[in-house]
Amino acid sequence: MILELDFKSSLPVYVQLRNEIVRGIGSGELAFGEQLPTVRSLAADLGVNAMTVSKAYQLLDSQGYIRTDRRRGTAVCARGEMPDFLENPQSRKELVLLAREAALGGYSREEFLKLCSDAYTELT
Amino acid sequence: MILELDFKSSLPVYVQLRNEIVRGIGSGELAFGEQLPTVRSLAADLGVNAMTVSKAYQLLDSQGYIRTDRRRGTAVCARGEMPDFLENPQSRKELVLLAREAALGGYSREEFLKLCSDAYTELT
Amino acid sequence: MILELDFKSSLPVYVQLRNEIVRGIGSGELAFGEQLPTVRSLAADLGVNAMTVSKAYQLLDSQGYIRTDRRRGTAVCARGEMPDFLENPQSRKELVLLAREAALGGYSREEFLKLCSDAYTELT
Amino acid sequence: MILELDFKSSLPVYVQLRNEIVRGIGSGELAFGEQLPTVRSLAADLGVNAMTVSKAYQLLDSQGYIRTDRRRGTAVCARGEMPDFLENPQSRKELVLLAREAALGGYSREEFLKLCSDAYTELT
DNA sequence: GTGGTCTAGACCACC
DNA sequence: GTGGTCTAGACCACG
Repeated sequence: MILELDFKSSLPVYVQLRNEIVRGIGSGELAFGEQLPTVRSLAADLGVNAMTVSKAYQLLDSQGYIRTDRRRGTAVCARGEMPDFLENPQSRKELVLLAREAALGGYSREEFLKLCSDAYTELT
Repeated sequence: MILELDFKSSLPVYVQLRNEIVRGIGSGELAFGEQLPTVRSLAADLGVNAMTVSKAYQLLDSQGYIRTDRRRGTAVCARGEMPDFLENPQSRKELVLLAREAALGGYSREEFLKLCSDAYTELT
Repeated sequence: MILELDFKSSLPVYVQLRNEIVRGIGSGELAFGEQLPTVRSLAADLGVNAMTVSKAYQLLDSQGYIRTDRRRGTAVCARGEMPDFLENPQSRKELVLLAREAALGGYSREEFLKLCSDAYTELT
Repeated sequence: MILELDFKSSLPVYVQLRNEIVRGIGSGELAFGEQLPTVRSLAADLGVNAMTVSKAYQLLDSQGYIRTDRRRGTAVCARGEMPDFLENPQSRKELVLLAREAALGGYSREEFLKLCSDAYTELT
């Protein structure tokens, strides 16, 4: 799968990498249970520091998206093991903030829900 | 209005402050056109440095949420002058990512849209 | 003549006022030798502090565009008494900087001179 | 390259620094894609605070002249990525004002265009 | 080692 | 009195 990183973004690279991998899992580009490349090989492919990839993996691991095994390396968790979206209040706060910005921008509830529905479907 | 800041968060304080103020405008706690406290008084209230508040104000100004008038100080913009939520692709990407996380967490489209609708109404 | 001021601009109001008056003289809306309104009346018209108008008048006076007489009030100088554009190095530096920005923006010398020529003619 | 700063000027130091760097890029003293010194080293060289240099860099970044890459630090953008000079109406207004001042100073259109041409070539 | 953030305190331009 | 600017110094996130 293709991972897009923007090195001039204010968002840390390891967070972008984490996001890209979650997107990949959600879109099916990364299958449940699929083996992920090693830290070093992915770092070499992306042209980033190995520590950056390592931090992204650790973040995904701590959130329950992937699992690291000493012997078998790193792999995407099974479908039933994915973390609950509302487990961390962070996500909810982000959603509320986005809804606020949309409402202030003149979007009605229906228009906003249309955007949300599109986002749910989107296979980008 | 009550502004909640988390000094242990990795999110910069001035960004949190910006978010809180946008939320306040959206929820009606801050009225359109309402005068905002001066940089120094708000800084004193929150127990942060004046420059931190100043950065938040400048950010909000650059995004079109508030306006600082040489004569009258800083005030919330009028309802019709609020920025368009989708003008920066950042928001859309965040929404897509949240939708992905929800889907992976087992939420159906309907359940996710329910959450979005609640967020729009602000049932936090 | 109509003086346009932008109170949310970063440019100080008294500088904007000075610029507007110079523009007025250049465009003929203010005739050479014409009497200017008093500080107080202009301040009232524009809705600004009298001190702001006073500073603008002082600036114009120091630069040689207008002349203040105790008895006759303030008036535009005669045509032959206007200050030399290159007398202060500030103007030249600004022009060079604008030329640089234009060149970097991809404008050829001819295109830039076209803009300069238009600016010279412009009766806005 | 030599950066000239006037600490007695009313123009903020970080704006002067921004202007000097744009001039440097325009004159070729700073090559397209060239690496810029770090915030701290430049601050030390100039005898100013690091935050002042940081603000200048951020300003240049927001205007599209330079780009700060998480991995490689700060560098001048490529030739084709320079911002369009006329995208902000500010520049045009400045040019019109300069033209007015020149006209009032007795410069004919031809004389003014000669000055503009010299400025384009940088015969400072 | 790099830039980003924050503080405390000071000065100044502007209104 | 207001915001904008600047300083010196500290800490932290990032790579």
